[in-house]
Amino acid sequence: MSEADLPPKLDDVAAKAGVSTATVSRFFNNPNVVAPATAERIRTAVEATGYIPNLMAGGLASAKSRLVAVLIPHIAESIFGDMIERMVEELTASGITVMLGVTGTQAHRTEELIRAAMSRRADAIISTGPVDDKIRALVQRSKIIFIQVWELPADPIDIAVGFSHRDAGRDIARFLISRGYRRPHLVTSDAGRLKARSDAFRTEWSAQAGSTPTESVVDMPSRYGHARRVFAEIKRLSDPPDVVVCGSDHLAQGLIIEAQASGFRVPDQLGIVGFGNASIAGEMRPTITTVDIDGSRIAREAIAALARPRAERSEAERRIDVGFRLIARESA
Amino acid sequence: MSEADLPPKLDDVAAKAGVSTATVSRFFNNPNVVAPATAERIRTAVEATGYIPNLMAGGLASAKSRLVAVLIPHIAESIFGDMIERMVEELTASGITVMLGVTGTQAHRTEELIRAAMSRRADAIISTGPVDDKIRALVQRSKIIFIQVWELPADPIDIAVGFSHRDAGRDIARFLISRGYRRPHLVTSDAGRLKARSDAFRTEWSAQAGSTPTESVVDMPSRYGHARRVFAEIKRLSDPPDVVVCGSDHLAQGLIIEAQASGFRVPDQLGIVGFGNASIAGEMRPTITTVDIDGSRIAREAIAALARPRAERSEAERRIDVGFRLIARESA
DNA sequence: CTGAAAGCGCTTACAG
DNA sequence: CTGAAAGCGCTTACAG
Repeated sequence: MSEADLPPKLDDVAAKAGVSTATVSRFFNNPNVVAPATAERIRTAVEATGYIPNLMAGGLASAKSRLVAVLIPHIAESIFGDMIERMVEELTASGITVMLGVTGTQAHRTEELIRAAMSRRADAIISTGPVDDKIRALVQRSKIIFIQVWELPADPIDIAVGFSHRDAGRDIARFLISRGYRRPHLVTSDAGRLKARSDAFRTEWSAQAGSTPTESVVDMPSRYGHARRVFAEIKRLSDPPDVVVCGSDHLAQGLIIEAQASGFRVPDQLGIVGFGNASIAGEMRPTITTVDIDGSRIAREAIAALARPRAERSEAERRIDVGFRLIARESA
Repeated sequence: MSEADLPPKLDDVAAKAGVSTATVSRFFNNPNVVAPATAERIRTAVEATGYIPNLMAGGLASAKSRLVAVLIPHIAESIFGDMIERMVEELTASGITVMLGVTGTQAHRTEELIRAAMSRRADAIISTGPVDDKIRALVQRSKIIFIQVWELPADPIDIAVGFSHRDAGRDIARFLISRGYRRPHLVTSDAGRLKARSDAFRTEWSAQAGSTPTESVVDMPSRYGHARRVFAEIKRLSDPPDVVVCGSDHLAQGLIIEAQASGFRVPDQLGIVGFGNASIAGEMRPTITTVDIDGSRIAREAIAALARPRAERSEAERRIDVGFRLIARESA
């Protein structure tokens, strides 16, 4: 320690093991080509020196960063919580470092984060946010792999791993009709995926039931905090709904709590549907009827996509549909 | 694009602007030393080439990574959710890249993540997890800044930004006594911060009220999922409690829901106390009495600590107490 | 305020 | 299976 305060480098390990730096480098990056006896000497030298590779240097030399950026709108109360957790675990287990970016709802922050990822020469960006033309151009000019998750646009920038929000909205409508509901209230949004689901729900509902759902508009589907306002709006309706379709399980939970606090019985007097199958959905009283998205599968598919060079990618590999599954529980 | 598929580098910008690479480098890292006219030419060249700096090269040359690792046990339903969100936002706004590590409850994963952060030559590690001697040795051997947040150990490895869990536990006990509660039930843990709070609560309670709280033990304080089991345990008690002290607001919420589902009125028949002042605490029905920890402040203090070189750090700057604040709401 | 040049700590053809 | 050497794309004293 006292002889050299500087952290040990590859040279130090090589010297101690009596080999060249090239061999030590191979020991770390391509171990099966180094002779067992040599490997053993290197291992000992690494141990003795406390060597920790410098991945900035390694990445620069090899033009591979082993870094993946994950971009999400929020951390707390996020509908993506479970998926992100899986993703980070799977990436980390594969020896990949995760760069986390919180985009909020502003597009310019997304762009800044994408630039930051590019500055680090990230191998890929996994993003849950919407993309505009500026982002599309920025990404396509580079060689970074851009993976859009949780949605399935007609023309992904690069790769998309998700499901059809239109189909999900339609299926929720069919399910509620089959359960005998008559007057749905939709908690929807001005744009994005929630809007896509709501639009499809409305279309299907009109076609099947011949009526139009009432609506509340929120900016963020997942925020529990919208529950009070939305419930107040519902109570003011002249023709009150018999079921509320929410954009997330957290909001569904909030509405159940509000409804119960006002003396309503769920689902007897008011049905409530969530989205995402967060862990709370199965634990709430009543348990929440929702749509399950396989976050683990999305994470695994996204990681698998990283391994495929852009050139070798088939059209089917650019749009990976993981589907969804309606889970009928107690709340509707 | 067709002439050179490779991404532009500093040389390309320098050539186009008619200056040396050194000057372009200064333009990015120390802009006030370059002449306005020169800066303008460089700006134009950067624009024209679409240059994005390579931070692996920059970091290697400058021995500064501008990378900070943030280590947390979980993402979903985390008691640290709000603090982490603040932290990531503040770090990103300072131009620092955040490397996210999910440690779970296993010590070996924490160690692996610390090694990964060191491999990237992270400037600092901000961690919420417990540290053992192995981790302490690993960190102290390096020059990385290690910031323990959300706790205030007597001898921090490097820097701690947090509060006294003992004081918090004691104050909760005093508060409940002042409210007239007689039979508290403690949801505690085998180790860590929750145990520290529980121990202090028990000590204070015994001293003031002369009795001993009943207890349930959980592994993760924050999991909503523990609520059913804990509530079942409470119902089996021969001498049922009049208040339950939880390790998190999520668990408190879960218990309120369970209690209400069993027909108990909260707080009339059973008081419930949370911890952390998550956003749900103020939105739940009834609103949750809890302890507020200023996550933004922890984030800011941690970031400020990054700026202070180790040598210049006073003893007071090594243990930064952000305190806590008991918030009396409806649930107890 | 600016440039020439050395150096950061690795990886990887190439040759043996 | 291993080594010598060039190169990855930047930064930073040093000199002017």
